[in-house]
Amino acid sequence: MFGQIAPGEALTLRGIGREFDVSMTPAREAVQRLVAEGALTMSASGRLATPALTPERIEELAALRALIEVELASRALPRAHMALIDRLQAINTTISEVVANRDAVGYIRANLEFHRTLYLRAQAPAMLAMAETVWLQLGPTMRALYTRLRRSEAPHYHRLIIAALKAGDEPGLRLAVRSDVTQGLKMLVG
Amino acid sequence: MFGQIAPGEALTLRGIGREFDVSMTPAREAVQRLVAEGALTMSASGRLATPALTPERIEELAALRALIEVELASRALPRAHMALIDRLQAINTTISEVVANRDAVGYIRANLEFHRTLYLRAQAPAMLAMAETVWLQLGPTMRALYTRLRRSEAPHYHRLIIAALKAGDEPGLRLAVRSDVTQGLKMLVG
DNA sequence: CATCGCCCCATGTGATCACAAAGCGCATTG
DNA sequence: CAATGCGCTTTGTGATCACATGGGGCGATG
Repeated sequence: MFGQIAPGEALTLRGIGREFDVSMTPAREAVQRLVAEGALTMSASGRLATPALTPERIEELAALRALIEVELASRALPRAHMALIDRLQAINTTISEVVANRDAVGYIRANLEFHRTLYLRAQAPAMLAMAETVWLQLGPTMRALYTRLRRSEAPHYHRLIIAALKAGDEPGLRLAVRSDVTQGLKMLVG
Repeated sequence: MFGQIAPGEALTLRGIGREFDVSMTPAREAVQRLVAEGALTMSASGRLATPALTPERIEELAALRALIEVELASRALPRAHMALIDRLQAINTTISEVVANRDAVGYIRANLEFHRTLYLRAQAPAMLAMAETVWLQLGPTMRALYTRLRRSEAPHYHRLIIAALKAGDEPGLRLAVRSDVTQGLKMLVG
């Protein structure tokens, strides 16, 4: 999910087993889960690899993120109070620091934490799980994305999200979330 | 997905293995997949059961269906041609027959085939996979639903969907799909 | 008769083994 | 020197086994 594995990278059950010091059986089960969620691909012969997404699929996943996350944000809005907003601002500060350090994995992790923190307030576990499944599928690709945008951009849309939360502005929140989610992925498709 | 298993029904790995004449290993892997997709629950001790959904979760899943399937229908609309509409009408005929026979599983299966047939035209495999994941989670619950509505109702909203497809009426299509998806599940929540 | 507690059985987990297939490298040949 | 074919090695699959744990049924007790 955090882009620690490059797109197209191959994995082996025995290798995973060695890495985590277990036998093939638990490695197989974990891998089966990830394949079911689309986070890993399995060739007809059973070879395992991280998926290299086509532009069409990236567009689809971005559209799914927009659909689901806008809804989650909208449901979180009435429940958002000051403690939540403070927490989101703290995460934003972390993001800025991480960006300064050129830490791609840290960036992705902190960015997703921002979103997850907001969406947890929606009290919609099934929707959140769906969103996280999409994040998982995009993980390896995100890495490629955030190494491409080299400028140390502060989380602009995150500030818009916080402002909309403070103002109780639902249309503004929906727009800000949609923009934040779509923004980065657009440049990978184009 | 088709409601052949009642909500809350328990399953065992050895039982599944016997049923399909394989050992525990493939049964475990299949079950792991289904647990990952939310189609089965696993207690802390590892006991397997079909989930008994709370009203809140049903509402969530219905909202997800509405979000995703409206988008899929909308994407399918420009690609819909007469052969597709004919096929949808044929499925509708099947549904009417199945309803007359009080065949709940057949009803669910045919109903989902109607939706899948339409959504396949959207050329959006990731979205379709998401929708099917939701169907899977709702499967056992759907059965409870369609045994509850006892009247031999013809697929009303399906006809609206077909009409909107013929007319190229996108807002009408979105509304018809949302209504069809929400209609039944509403009565389970209330 | 109801309730509580205990024990046995059934259940999931992880390891290991045998096997088939696929991929890769190397040697051979044109 | 390049292309091709063969064989070894590595990979995933499925079965089986030993084990720990938890649940349900049965009996004892109030």
